[in-house]
Amino acid sequence: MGRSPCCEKTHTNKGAWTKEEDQKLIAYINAHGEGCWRSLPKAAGLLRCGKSCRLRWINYLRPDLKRGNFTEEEDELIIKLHSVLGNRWSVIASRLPGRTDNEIKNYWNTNIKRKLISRGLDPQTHLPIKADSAENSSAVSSVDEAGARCPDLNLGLPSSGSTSPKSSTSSTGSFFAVYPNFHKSSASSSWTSSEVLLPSLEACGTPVSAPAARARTICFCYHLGFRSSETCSCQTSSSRHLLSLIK
DNA sequence: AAATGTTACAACCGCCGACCG
DNA sequence: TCGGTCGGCGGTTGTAACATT
Repeated sequence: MGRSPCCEKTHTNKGAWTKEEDQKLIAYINAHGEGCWRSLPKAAGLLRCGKSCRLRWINYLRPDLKRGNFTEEEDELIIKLHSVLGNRWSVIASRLPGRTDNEIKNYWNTNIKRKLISRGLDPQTHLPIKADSAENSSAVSSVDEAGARCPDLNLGLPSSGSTSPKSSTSSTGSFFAVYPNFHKSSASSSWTSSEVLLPSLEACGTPVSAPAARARTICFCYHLGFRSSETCSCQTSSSRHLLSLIK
């Protein structure tokens, strides 16, 4: 008994959307708003599955989408965000108004990857590309070691040994491969972009009592500009959160 | 001009977490 | 607490458009 399909596979169209289908979808959403995607196709008179409608609307038909080429500023922002967040395209997209996760993902795979490689950087780790693989394995072990030494830093992210088939490169791995010595200076109260890119983890070398650590845990998303109403769902210094940091 | 290779991107697939009864 | 449903996510695929031979 497998999972039930998201929609009835028979009697649904697949492939490219026609103008007529687009118009039906736009008209329906303009009239009724984004409601239940599962029931929307039938209500809108579309022979599509709900997921397909949602994707079409979010990635292509939404009125607030910015079409056209990415600017140099957007490029650099994507690179910076990716170096911190890994392949969390939806989070990255939330920082680029008018851009969708799918668009950014495609742009990354077709353009930015190549750009980084031409700069001599590994697109996954953002580290200089080295010929010998020993460098990579040491980067990975430092990630694991950092995670082991600072369990609070793994918060909610799949570990490098995650069983999830989804994340062949874990976000945690990407993050710590870039920032093996991550910490936040207690002297300053906010993050600058250079701090975001140049942290160090030495603080984790010294044991901190759990209550004290929690008391001094800050929300990394918050400092990146995410808020609870957006991508940051932490209410307090919850250990479930994406990347809380020891100050 | 035709064949072949490459690129760009829309769309699909399967999985996961949140939510609800 | 549990199981089902749904929305959302990231990885992957399909294919049209363009470039090269």
